[in-house]
Amino acid sequence: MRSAAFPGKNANAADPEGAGLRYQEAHPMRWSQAFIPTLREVPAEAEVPSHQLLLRAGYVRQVAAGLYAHLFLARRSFLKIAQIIREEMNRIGGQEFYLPALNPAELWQESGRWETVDVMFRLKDRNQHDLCLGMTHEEEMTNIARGELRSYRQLPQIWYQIQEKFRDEPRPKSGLLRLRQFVMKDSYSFDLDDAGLDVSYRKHVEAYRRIFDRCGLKTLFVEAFSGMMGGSESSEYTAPTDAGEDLIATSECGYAANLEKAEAQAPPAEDPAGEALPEPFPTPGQKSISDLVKFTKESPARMIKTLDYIVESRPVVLLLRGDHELSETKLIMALGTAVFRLATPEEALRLHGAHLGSLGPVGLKGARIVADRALEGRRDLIAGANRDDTHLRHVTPGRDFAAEFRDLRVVAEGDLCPRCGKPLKLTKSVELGHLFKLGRRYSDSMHAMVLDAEGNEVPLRMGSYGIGLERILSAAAEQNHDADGMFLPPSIAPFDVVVTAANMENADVRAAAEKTYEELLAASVEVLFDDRQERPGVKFKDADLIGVPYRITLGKRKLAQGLAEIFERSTKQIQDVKLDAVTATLKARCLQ
RNA sequence: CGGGGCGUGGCGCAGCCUGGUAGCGCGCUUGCCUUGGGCGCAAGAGGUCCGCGGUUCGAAUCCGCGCGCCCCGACCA
Repeated sequence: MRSAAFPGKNANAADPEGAGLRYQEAHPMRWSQAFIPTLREVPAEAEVPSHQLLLRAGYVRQVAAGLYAHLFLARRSFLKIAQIIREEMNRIGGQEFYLPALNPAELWQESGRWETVDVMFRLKDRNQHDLCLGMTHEEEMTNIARGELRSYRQLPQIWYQIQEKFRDEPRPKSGLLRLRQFVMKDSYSFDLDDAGLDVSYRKHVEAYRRIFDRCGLKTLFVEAFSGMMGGSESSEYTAPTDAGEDLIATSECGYAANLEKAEAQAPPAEDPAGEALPEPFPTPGQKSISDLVKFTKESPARMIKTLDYIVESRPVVLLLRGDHELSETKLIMALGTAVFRLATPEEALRLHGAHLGSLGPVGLKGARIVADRALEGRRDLIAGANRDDTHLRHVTPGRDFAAEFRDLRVVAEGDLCPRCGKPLKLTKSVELGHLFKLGRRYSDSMHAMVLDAEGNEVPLRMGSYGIGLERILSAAAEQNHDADGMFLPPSIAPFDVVVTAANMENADVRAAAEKTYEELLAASVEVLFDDRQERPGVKFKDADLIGVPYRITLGKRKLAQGLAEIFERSTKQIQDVKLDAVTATLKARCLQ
């Protein structure tokens, strides 16, 4: 694959799983001339390790919130990441495109997303024409498909691009983890039917597995929420790291789901026996669940939390167990709409006849009541009485009020796995790639049809699949660093090796370093030669920082014995090698 | 959008409360010295103190209005 894309000296390297891009010709690079602006101190704005390291190692510089310049080292890594992705997309039959980032509003108006998506950058041209900067390209790809795809004979198709995406994020953050402009590999599959879509989807699942493995990342494959993309099924690859914003629920049996999607049973709560009827009791000033817990000495699992929402301008009352939290993502699924908001205190007062803190479902009129499943079958609970400073005890759902039971709550650590019943663990994680079965979502709204074998006009079945390149680099830095810096996986590191001359003033050391450098270059090893007039300590610190997997050190003492040192950054193991065996040894390791 | 923090040389910070010549460490330049883990000595260069307006004889410092960046929350293909 490498040889096809980059014919050259490496063409016959026996490396079908290759490390991605290799430069066709030797790329001489002396550190004294390279722009690698390393920083000794951590810039104050950087919080998460990957952000600190990418700044300190001279990979990137910030331009504005969520906008970063990729400097020399970052660019090299991104080219390698892109090439790995390219090879794996091509392997599953993908065809690389390149669409404009700037797009007309019309297509988005047609799909209906012009109104519903709020993180899109919009602008007008000199003729007051509405345009947007692409945050994804379903509309544009569908537009090409509907114009050109006519027959089932042309299917399936997988089209992809590696291209800039723009999002007017409410809060860019964490360095390269949440950006306003970023590079995405986005692909789109077009099939005749759902079975075909399944195949395209599974191909992507497999391609993504290979991509992230080759990039040296530890990932989880999880069930996900499809959100505003629409569609029926979605999953994602995420990289566990503390810098991640997503929480992933995992269990021993292999179940793994994004918290937005995760389902679970709450550990059972014990309710008293008996058929006591609701009975008001005074709770002066007790407004929150935690107030009530202290006041009644009952467990929060025995309370009903009442939340008022306005859903498409109608009131809906949501009920949750006292110790549970509402998932607005699940609420979207339960209600079938994302048009809702929390009711104002005034609206709640009007509906319940009581102020916030004493709201409850019993005797309530004029609102739909949706309760979380964890309340189903419970009895003798505590709820607001719809009278100020008063609650009810002995409230039993079903008997004392009617409700629809839906999954509404955020799963918590220790909840029971829906598959195996064992407790779930929660892990922070970075979303790297997302896969969506879109089905007819765009082909219906944009009328993308083909003829099937019987001559019937049928809508294309689509999938869309994204990978964030910056997140791959960031996650790699998050997962592979120590106090001294990064040790990036060799496949995505900007260089294979740094050659460090401990002392450039020493003629023998200098000559040996120059010779080693030339040899490695000739052998197509990607080598950065640290020829700077610096003290050895400075060079070692810098080499440790920038994430290059190996360092070859030439120093006068070992050189006198004809030896060089190979230092492996990730393990800090040092191996002494005869000077004339350096290239062969390294080549066996780096280009394996 | 709500809450909090911060803006002073390339980086990290002090100075602000109590107004009066803008400072420290690192980095940078030059020379000497040193050469296996950010060495030492000496001499230098480098700042619209985020911006605008106000108060004042005088503003980095006090007041007002903006802007930017970071963090928490909300939100998020």
